[in-house]
Amino acid sequence: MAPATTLPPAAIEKETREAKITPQQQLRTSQDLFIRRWGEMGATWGINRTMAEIHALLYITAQPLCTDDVMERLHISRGNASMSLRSLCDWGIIRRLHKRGERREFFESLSDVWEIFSIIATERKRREMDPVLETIKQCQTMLDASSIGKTAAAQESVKLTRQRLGDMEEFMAVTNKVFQQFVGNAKSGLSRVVRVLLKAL
Amino acid sequence: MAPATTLPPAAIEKETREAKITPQQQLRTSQDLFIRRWGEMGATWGINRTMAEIHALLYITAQPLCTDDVMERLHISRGNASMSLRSLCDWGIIRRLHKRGERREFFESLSDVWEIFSIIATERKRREMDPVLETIKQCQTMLDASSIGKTAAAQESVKLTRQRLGDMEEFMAVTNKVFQQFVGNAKSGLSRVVRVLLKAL
DNA sequence: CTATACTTTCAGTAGATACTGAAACAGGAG
DNA sequence: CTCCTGTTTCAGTATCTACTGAAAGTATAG
Repeated sequence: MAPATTLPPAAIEKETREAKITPQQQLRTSQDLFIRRWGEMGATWGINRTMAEIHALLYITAQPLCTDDVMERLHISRGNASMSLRSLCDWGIIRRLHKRGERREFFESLSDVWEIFSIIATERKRREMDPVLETIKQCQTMLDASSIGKTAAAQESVKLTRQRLGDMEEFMAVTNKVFQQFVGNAKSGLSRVVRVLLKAL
Repeated sequence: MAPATTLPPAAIEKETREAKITPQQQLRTSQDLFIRRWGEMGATWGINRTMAEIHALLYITAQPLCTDDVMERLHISRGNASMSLRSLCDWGIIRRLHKRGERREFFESLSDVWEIFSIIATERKRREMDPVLETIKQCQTMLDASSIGKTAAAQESVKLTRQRLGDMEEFMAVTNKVFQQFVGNAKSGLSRVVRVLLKAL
């Protein structure tokens, strides 16, 4: 068990400098550091820590690993590894891989960061932004003069709420549009949007 | 207590159509629907549901409310309301407000959606992206030839990891830059970036 | 000063989420 | 068929997060 997974970054660096460690260990320490931070970030973004760590591991090693490799490296149970790997495959940011003459299944991360980001962002938009936009429209319908009555529609409180709903709708619509462009053509390398931006600004 | 807060959207709509309800109730139902969805979205984005709901309430009513208003409307305890309101003030997306001749404190949401978004995004970037970028640089340092040795640095596994670190760093650096432009001048209305994009695409 | 009106804090608890480990399952080899 | 290797499922449990409610704190009025 690598102490790296429990020590703060500063301590790891210190250890690396002072102790006599093999290059192999140093590579591993570097990878562990990345994995841990990535996991922490995932946790605050609604992706669970372990899943984020598994993905980080597959990404950073850039080599196909089997379930046991993952279990051992991250100190998690078989059940957890199995479920999380499946879930990552469902998202589409890692892939199953059969090796010739091997019965075990291996897993590898997509290599293109832009593609990974694009997949995650698209899925989140679909699951979280779209329903909100739909709800806003529903709210607006409920406050239409035809629904709530002419007199009521003229009330200050109703007008204020309608204004806010409208502002939010506009914001989300524009965001969606930008976003669509941002990820729509993000396969392999910088997207068109980013290129436009970097030139224009 | 409004049943609206526990029924699914479809049921609310149905109820609205069929029952005889006052415009005041209908306004409230519409607001509750928005508040609930907003809370759900917040939950999957690492902001807790209640905080998101409080903000949604202040935003959608577009009127200053006091602690008791919030407690009553969202059915939460005084303690919870107090802590969450403070936290929202700390974020800067709602403001304390003293009314003449009132001892109670009132709260109101910022009205500009772009500004709200900009504040949230900037804070999250600072707390979550920046540390990752720093970690990546630290990881790279550990794999420099000067640190790990010339022979080791030439190893395939080390080269692969360095490549991945580099790709990720580039991605995050570009994202940061775009982001900076996106929120840097987002005060009041569409930012320059969005205007550039909408024109260019 | 005390009384009143309101706010904040925090220990304890409820509820949600993630994880384990063992049992069931799948399928290829003999 | 059975044995073996590897995978998935899921009930039970550990862990973490959010929430309550009551007590302590703060400030203004009288």
